[in-house]
Amino acid sequence: MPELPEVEVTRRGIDEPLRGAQVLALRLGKALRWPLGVAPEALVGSRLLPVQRRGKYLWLPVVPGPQGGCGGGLLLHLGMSGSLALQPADTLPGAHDHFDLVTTQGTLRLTDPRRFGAVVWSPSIADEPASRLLAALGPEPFDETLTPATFHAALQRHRAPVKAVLLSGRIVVGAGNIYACEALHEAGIHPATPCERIGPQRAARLLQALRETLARAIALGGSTLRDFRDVHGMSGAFQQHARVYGREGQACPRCGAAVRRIVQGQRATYYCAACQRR
DNA sequence: AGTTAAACCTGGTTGC
DNA sequence: TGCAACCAGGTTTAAC
Repeated sequence: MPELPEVEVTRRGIDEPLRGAQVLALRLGKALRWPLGVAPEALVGSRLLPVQRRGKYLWLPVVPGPQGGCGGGLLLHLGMSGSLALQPADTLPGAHDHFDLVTTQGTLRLTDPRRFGAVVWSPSIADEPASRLLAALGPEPFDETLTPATFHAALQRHRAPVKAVLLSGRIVVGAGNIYACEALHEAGIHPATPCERIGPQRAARLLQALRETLARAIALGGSTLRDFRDVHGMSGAFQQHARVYGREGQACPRCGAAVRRIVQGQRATYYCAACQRR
């Protein structure tokens, strides 16, 4: 599921309600991608600080509270099928609920059928294991120090297909399969174009297209193909506005040609062969 | 070093 | 109806 917009929608949904809450308990269900890395009891009494996002990760920092607990944070990833919800009451976990953070202001619950998601304790975002997981991430798409010029320079260092490099997050984080396809369509760039062959003009266009696509998706509450829900259980609406993703055979909204589906790096790519140029 | 395939896991959909 | 094959918002790991 969750690409940057879905993760950001989630962050915005949990930040306010949980701010200043004290941890009452941690509950673990079936194993996620990695072990938690801390004894759940160690966090009891800790207070939550504002929730941050880095790429598709959420960082929930905590500090020791009056009744104890420790300082550090939880690094969360929603994987392919994860979503977070705030449980008002103490409801029982379902079959796909694998992590509960019980607090004085409600229970934060991770639901993740496929269990590609992760919840990992780290003493800080700059220490292991968080630092290792975040080490290879490129800049945030809305970071002002990411300019058309630096973006173009980064593209020049790769010859792999631009779609694959966008997905890798090494040049800019946040785009997954949906938004990589959509941004490339918006920019008029063929997904198989080698990065090194993208000139400064088109690089600038791609960066702008990516930013606009992600911003629009956030405003629409993200995309829900199947699993994604915001913290109130609501679906996203972006998928209804997608121009190429999941629309094989349909008319390209810009030029009317049929949208094509190919496979790149084991992932489906949707694009318009008429108005996206190599 | 950069690029690509395999692996992780579950469930819904498609096709025979 | 049943069952196998295929598909899905991601990322790490190992292998060219």
